[in-house]
Formats: sequence, structure tokens, C-alpha cells
Amino acid sequence: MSSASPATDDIVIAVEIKEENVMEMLSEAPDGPAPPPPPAAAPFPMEHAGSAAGGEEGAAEQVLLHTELLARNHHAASSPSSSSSSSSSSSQTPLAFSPDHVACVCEALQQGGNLDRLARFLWSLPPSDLLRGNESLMKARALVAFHQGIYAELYSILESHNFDSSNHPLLQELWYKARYTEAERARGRPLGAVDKYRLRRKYPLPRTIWDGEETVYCFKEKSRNALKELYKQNRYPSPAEKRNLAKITGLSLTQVSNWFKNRRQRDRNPSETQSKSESDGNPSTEDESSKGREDLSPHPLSSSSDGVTSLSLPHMEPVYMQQLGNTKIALSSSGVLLNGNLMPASTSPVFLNGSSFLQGPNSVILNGLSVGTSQTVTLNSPKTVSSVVSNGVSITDILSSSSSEDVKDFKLLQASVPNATAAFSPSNIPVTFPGLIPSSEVKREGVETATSQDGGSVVTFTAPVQINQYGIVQIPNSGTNGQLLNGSIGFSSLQLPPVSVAASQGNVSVNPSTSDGGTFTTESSTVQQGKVFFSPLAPSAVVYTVPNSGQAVGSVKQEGLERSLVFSQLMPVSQNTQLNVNMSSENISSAGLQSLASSLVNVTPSHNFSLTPPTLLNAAELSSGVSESQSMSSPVTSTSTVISISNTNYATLQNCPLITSQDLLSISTAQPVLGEIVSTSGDRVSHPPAQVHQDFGREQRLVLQAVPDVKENFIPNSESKSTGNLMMLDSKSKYVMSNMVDTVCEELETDKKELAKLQTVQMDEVMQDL
DNA sequence: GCAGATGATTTATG
DNA sequence: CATAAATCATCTGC
Repeated sequence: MSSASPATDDIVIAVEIKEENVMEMLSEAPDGPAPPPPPAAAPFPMEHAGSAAGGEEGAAEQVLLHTELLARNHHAASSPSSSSSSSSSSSQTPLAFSPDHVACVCEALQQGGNLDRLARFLWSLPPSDLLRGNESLMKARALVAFHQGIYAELYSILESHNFDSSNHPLLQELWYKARYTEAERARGRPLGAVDKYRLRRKYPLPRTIWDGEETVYCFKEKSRNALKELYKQNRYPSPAEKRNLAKITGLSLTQVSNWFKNRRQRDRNPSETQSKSESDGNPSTEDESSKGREDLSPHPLSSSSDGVTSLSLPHMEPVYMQQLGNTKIALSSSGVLLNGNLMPASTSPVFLNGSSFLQGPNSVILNGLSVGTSQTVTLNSPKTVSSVVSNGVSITDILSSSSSEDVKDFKLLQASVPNATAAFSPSNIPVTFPGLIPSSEVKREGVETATSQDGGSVVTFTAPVQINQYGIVQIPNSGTNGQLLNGSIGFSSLQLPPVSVAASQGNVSVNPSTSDGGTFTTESSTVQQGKVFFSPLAPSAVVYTVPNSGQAVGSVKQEGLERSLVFSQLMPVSQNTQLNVNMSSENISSAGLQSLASSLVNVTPSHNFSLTPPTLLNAAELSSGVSESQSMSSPVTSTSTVISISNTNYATLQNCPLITSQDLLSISTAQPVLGEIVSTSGDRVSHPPAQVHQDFGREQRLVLQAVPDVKENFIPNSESKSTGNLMMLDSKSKYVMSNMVDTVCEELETDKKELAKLQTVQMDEVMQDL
């Protein structure tokens, strides 16, 4: 399997080309000279290493020649002059080519459809352990067995070798066709669809040629779940949403559309009487229906402004928002969607979706659908060790009962049941909710009571953070606070692998999580305080961190310009804060990272870069720098204040350093953000800001705010760009960067100096204010 | 682009 | 194996 490489493909092509020549040669000069006999001592004299430019072609040619001759020898049952010392009948027939070459020939012949020749070729091959595990060879053998009707052998081959997933479709087809053919022969008549279905049930695919993914009506189970989830959100998805869904599920746009149409039809049609709950839905109130139906029974919050909650996120765009205080929280998800949206476990990130709030040192609120812009949800008071709100349902009881400081395992579970998605389990005792899939977990380590530290950090979204269908995280406006702030964070449609985020006491670690939903294993735990680590494959992960130290006011600013992120930290130099960023070039180029941090940035093995404030590094710079493997590092020079640049396309998340122990900076938005996120009757969940402040008075606050102007500008821009040029990811390609990216980067480059200057000025101003 | 009707296939049950 | 139910695809009309 690993042998399959681009180089191999080239060889295959060469073989295919040469095959014709060989045929001609054979037909014209059947008695042509045989290939030089391979030395017995060197079974594989033609290793790639030794072959020069023309060597490969020559090798392939020789392989075929040799093969043909061997085959002839076989059929002739005689060994003509046979310059080759090898007797065809001898089991010791040495190989004149490497397994790779054999594989190439097999592939070439398979693709050429010449199964007879392939059969002869295989027949000519000596029994060799070296070739036994060769996938191409095994596949060829399976093909030949099928072609020749030797089904028993076919089944044996398929069952005895673990084939690469790329070969599964073909081999599965062989498996079933063989079964069908056998049955038809036995029955003497063609099989019907039902007959075939029964055969499929009777002879399930062996795991050697099947990934184990359950399928129902041709649709993968996870795809169906994704469809259902979106359907609950919106029965009439927009084209963009459909595209996203198609991308997520791997289905075609037509299939997605058909599914929704059929689903609506089913729901509409009362005659069916089948799925009772579903159809009764009120078409008009689709929003509500989305939550209410099916599984969502227990979510009071759902009654809010749903229509707006379009949270179709492009599938691999993980967004982690996390606050660190005195707690260490790690989010690791695969297939976890906060907010009731289900994502395939294998690829899905954690989403804070819709109008989600995340606040409080120890609390996590997921899916605050009904939270209004100005509403603040606070489940966490200093006394509450940890609380989790999922879909507006607080499960604090469960958690708090088990209490205290020892909350070590915090699991985020996702289930077909849209309800609870998060659970804290104290003392390493996992708490799970029915229907939850324990494929992902969030671990929380070293949690201490909020009171223990001199002020935990608080992340406050004064308005719902919305991730729209374009993958844009929108942080609603929080009004006029002196501090400024931010607009929306935009993430272009990037397909990014899931990441894990762990944070503690000023430490943030972003680690890639296994795509299959592995649990988060914490490097973060080993992370030293004051350090921020981003490891590769954390594409559009956003981590808001606030250094825990009570004295120092830290701020993290993130600005998203198209696919740019700006991390700015205002951390006291004394902390020796380090920011380690490990990102793949893809990630960086696609999600440019800008750092204004006054901290040390360490370079990573693959791509290292560091930024010194107020240097502004735009996406173009980063990508180029990374690609060149340049590394820079600069020591922290001073505490700096970061000011969000109110560039139209910038979105910033900024920590409000101004907040002192008793100050409450949470600013509620006076105006509905985006006109979409409107506070509804979600009051149940919301707490007056004042109260929140009381709870967290001493704590540092991270206020994410949106500047109306910025937002207004941002949305249209991001929308048009993302849909038009940015990351149009089709179902096939994982990373497709449009030219727009380059263009944007270039623009950024040109404006870099200007922006930097502006920023510097603003920083000075802020410093004065402070 | 959607609704409705309908066909074909898949799945479940006896 | 027959049958019903569930699901997906296709066609038509609006």
C-alpha cells in the first residue's frame, strides 16, 4: 500500500506505454532475445535505485518481455533454450523484477482490461513471500479469479488480505458480483433487486475490503445524521448550505436536494402516519420545529431566534473558543458539534454554534440558541466549579453534585440525540448521557475552584457568536465600550482537521486531534504556563486565552481578515510568555496568522515564524515565510496593548485589559448584530450582566465585541468572497485555494505597513488611556 | 427551486 | 419467498 506513490504511477504509465511496444515486439519477433537472466544471487537486480532515466522503462519492458516468455514457457510446457536459468516449473524461479515492478505491471494490465494477459503474468510469477503481501498483486489475483470464475479463490483472497480503502469499491463489487453470479447460475434465472439484497445480507462484505461504515440506502449513516441535523435547523437549506452539506456528507448536491425534498414530502404527508413526531411540524415555524422535533425534546432554549441560526459550518472548520482561567480545559473533538449540530465524528470539529456563549472560568455553554445579543449567560459563579450548558439546558446539577476541584474529565459527547452534548465528569469518572457517543472527549485537568486563583479569566460573548454557513464566526456587536472592539471573525471555508485545545493557567495548547475522534491527550498538560502552543493541523482554530495571572492583564486579539487571524497578546513580559505556533503551510497560507503578541514566538520544526509587535504579519508573509521554512524569533520587548484595527474586513477579539477587579466590562449590544441575531425570549438562560459581573468581578474579562461597521462590511465581503473565490471546496478536493487567496494576500502585503502604522498609533492611544 | 406523483431499490418482517 | 415499509431518484407542472 505504501508502495503506491506518484513515482509508481509514472512507472505504470511507462509500463502502459511500453506494453504496446512489447506487444509489437512480441508479435514481430517472437523469437527475440530473452532478457538477460537474472543472477540467482540477486533476485531483484532491478531495484529502482539503480535505474537511471531510461532504466525504468527498460525495466518495465523487460518485465513484460520476461513475463511473456515465462508465460509461454508455461504453456509450452517446455523450456526452449531458455537463456534464463530459471525453469518455469521450478519453484525457485528467481524474480527478474522487484515487487514494485510486479505491482506496476499488474496495475497496468488491470487498467488495460487485459485480464488474460494478467492471468498469464500472474501465472508466471514465482511463489514468493516478497510478493505475497503485494496489494496490487493480490488485487490482480482477485480480478483474475473473478474473471475466470474461480469464486472460491476470489473470496479467499478478499478475506485474507487487508486491502487499502482505495481498492474497496472495486473489490466490493467483485465480491457482490461473484455472489450474484453464483446465485444466478444456481438458480438459472436473473436475480431481482430483492434477491441481490438478500445475497448482500447473506454474504456481508469482509472487513478486509470494507471500512465498516454503516450505510443505509446507500447513504452513510453519518451522512444521514448530518442531513437530519441540518433539517432540524432548516428545512429549506440555502444552496450554500446544501453545498456544504454535500461536501460534508460526500453526497452530490442533487442527492442532498432530493433528500430534503423527500424528507419534506414525508413530513408533509400525514397519510404516512409513520414517524409521528416529524411531520406535525409547523412548516411556518421551521425554526422552532427544528429544535422541537425528534430528539430535541428537552431544550427550552430552542424557542429563540432560530431562523437565524444557520450554522451550517463547512465541515472541517473547527472553531474552538475557549477561555482559560485557572482551569485547564481541553477540547478535543471529532464529531462534536456544540449547538445541536451533528457532525461526522471522523471529521468534525467542535463547534460553538449559532448563538453560543462561552463564559466563565469553568463553565461552558453550548448552543445558546435563544440567547439574545445582549443577553449574557452565566452559569458559572466562582462557587460553581464547573457547569455546562448544552442547548440551553444546564447540567450543572449533575456536575456540581460531583463537585469540586477534581473535575478532571470533561467529556463532550455527541450523539444522534441532539440534546446534551457535554458532560463533566469529576474525579475521572465519566459522566455520559444516553445516546452520547463517547468518541470525543474534552478533558479538564487540574481544575480548581474559581476562588482559588486570584481571578480567573472570563471569556464573555456579549452577543451570540454565530457561525454562519460560510464558516464565518460572527461575534456580535457589544456596543460601545471603550475598549473597542471587534467585529467578526471570519473563517473562510477551509477544510480543516479537528483540533484539540487545551488551556490552563495561561497555557494554551492546540493540538490536532485524530480524525477518528481520538481523545485528547494532553500535551497541554505538559505545557508550561505562559506558553501557547499551536500545533499543526489546527487550521481555523481560534483560541482565546487570557493569561491567568491575576496581575497581568492579558489580552488576546484575533483578527480575521479573510483567512487571516491575528493573535495579539498583551501579556506581561515577566511571564516569559511564549507562543509556539506550529502550523502546516496549508494552514498558514489559508488561515494566515497575524500576531501582535508581545511575546516570544517559537518556531516549529516544519514552519516557524515569530512576530514582533507591532509588526503585522499578513497572510502573505506568513505563507511565504513558512514555505521557505524561515524562522524568526523575537524576545518580548514590552507589554503592549493591542488595539483592534478597525479595518473593514478585520475582526478582532480583544481582551479588555481595563477591567479591574471590580470593573465589569461586559458590554451588551444595544443593537442586534447582523440583524439576524436578535434576542428573543431566551431570557431563561440569560442573566443580567450585572449579575455576571458580580460573579466575575475580580476576574479578567475577555470581551468579544463586534464593531457594527466592521461587521456590516465584513459580512458582505466575506460572503461574496468566500462563496465566490475563496475556498470553494468541492466534495473531492480537500484543499482548494483559489487565486483570490493570493490576491488577498498581496493586498495585505501592500497594506501591511500602513496597517502596522495605524496599529502602532492606536496602541499608543490605548496605552495612554490605560 | 419546489411540490406532487411515481418508479426503483433497499430494508424489515413474517 | 412474499409482502410491506422505507428510502432515494426521476419526471412533471408550477
